[in-house]
Amino acid sequence: MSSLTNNELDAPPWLRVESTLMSTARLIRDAFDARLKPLDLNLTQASLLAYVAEFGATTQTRLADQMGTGRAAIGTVVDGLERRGLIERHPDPDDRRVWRVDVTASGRALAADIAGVDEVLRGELRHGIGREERQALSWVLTRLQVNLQSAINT
Amino acid sequence: MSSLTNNELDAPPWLRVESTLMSTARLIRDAFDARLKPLDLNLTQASLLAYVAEFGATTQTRLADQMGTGRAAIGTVVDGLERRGLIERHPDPDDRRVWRVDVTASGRALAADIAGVDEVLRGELRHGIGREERQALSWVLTRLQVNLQSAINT
DNA sequence: GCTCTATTGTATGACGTCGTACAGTATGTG
DNA sequence: CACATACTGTACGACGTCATACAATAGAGC
Repeated sequence: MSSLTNNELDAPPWLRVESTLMSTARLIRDAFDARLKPLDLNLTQASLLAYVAEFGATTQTRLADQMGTGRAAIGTVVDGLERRGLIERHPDPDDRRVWRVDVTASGRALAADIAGVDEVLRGELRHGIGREERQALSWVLTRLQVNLQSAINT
Repeated sequence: MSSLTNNELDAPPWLRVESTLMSTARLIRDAFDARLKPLDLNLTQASLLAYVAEFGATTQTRLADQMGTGRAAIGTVVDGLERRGLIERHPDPDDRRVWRVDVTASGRALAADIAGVDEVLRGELRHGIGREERQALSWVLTRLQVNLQSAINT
C-alpha cells in the first residue's frame, strides 16, 4: 500500500528534487517521533536531552544554535524537560545572564534509551544504501546548503 | 559570517546525515519563502497556486495529498487565496461534497511569476552540482523514503 | 569608573499545521 | 428501496515555532 506522495513522475514541474527532499525530511521527523513516543518525547526534546547528556552543561543559546531553532523556542523546551526532572538549570558563576543546562540522573537514563532508539532506527534507514552513497548524499547536501545560504543572502 | 549550523564534525553523534537533510530542507523552505515574499506568498500558497494553474480545477483532498499536508490545513490556504481573488471554488456538478478549486485570471498571472522565481532559484541551487549527482541524490532520497515508510509502519 | 554596544534568556502575540469530531454526500449491499 | 460504510470539507482546540520587544548583564573604549 501507500505509494509515496511524490515520485518524480506525477510531481509538478516546479520543485522536483527539492520537494522530494522536503518530504523526506518530514518523514524523518515522523519516523523519529513515532519511535520516541514510548519515551514521551518528540525529536526536539530528545535531541536536546541527548546533546546535554553527551556534552554536559550547556548554555541555552548554544542549544538553540545546535538544534537549529530560536532561543525563545528552546526556552519552552527546557521548561518542559525541567518540569519532568530530566534536566536542571544551574546559574553560571562567571556570567549571571546565562543558565547552565545540565542533565539529571533520570535524564541520563532516558538519554541512554534515546541513543538506543536512534541507533536502531538509523540502522533500518541504511537498508539498501551503501556507504559511498551515503557519503555522496552528504556531500551533495552540504554543497546544496552553501548554494541555499547564498540564495537566502541576496 | 554564518558557518553552516551542522557540518559533520561538530554534529552530535546521533543524527548525522539525517540532521543535515532536515536542516537542508529548512533552508530550502527559507530560500523559497524569501524569494516569494515580493509576491506576498509563502511556499505552500505558491505551490498550491502553481499546481492548480498547471493542472486545472482540482479537489481539495487531491491538493492536500499533493502538497503533503492535511485537508484541514489546505482549507485555510484555499480560503486565503480565494479572499485575494487568485482562485475560485466552483461546485462539482457530479459530486456535491467537493469544491473544484480553479485559478482566476489574476491567479494565472501570479502563477507565471511563481514559475519565474522557481526557475531562477532552482538554477542557482544547481551551481556546482552535476546532473548525475542530482540523479544520485534523488535515487538515495527515494530509497530513504521507502525505508522511512517501513519504519513508520511498525 | 563611566558609557555604549552586544548578548542572554524571557514574555508576548502571531502563524501554520495537526488531530479529532462532525454534518453532508456518495457508494455499495441487502 | 433501506441501510451501512466511506469520503469530503469544515470547525475547533492544541502544539511547536517564529519575530519582536524587553530587562538584566557583560564587555569594550574612553
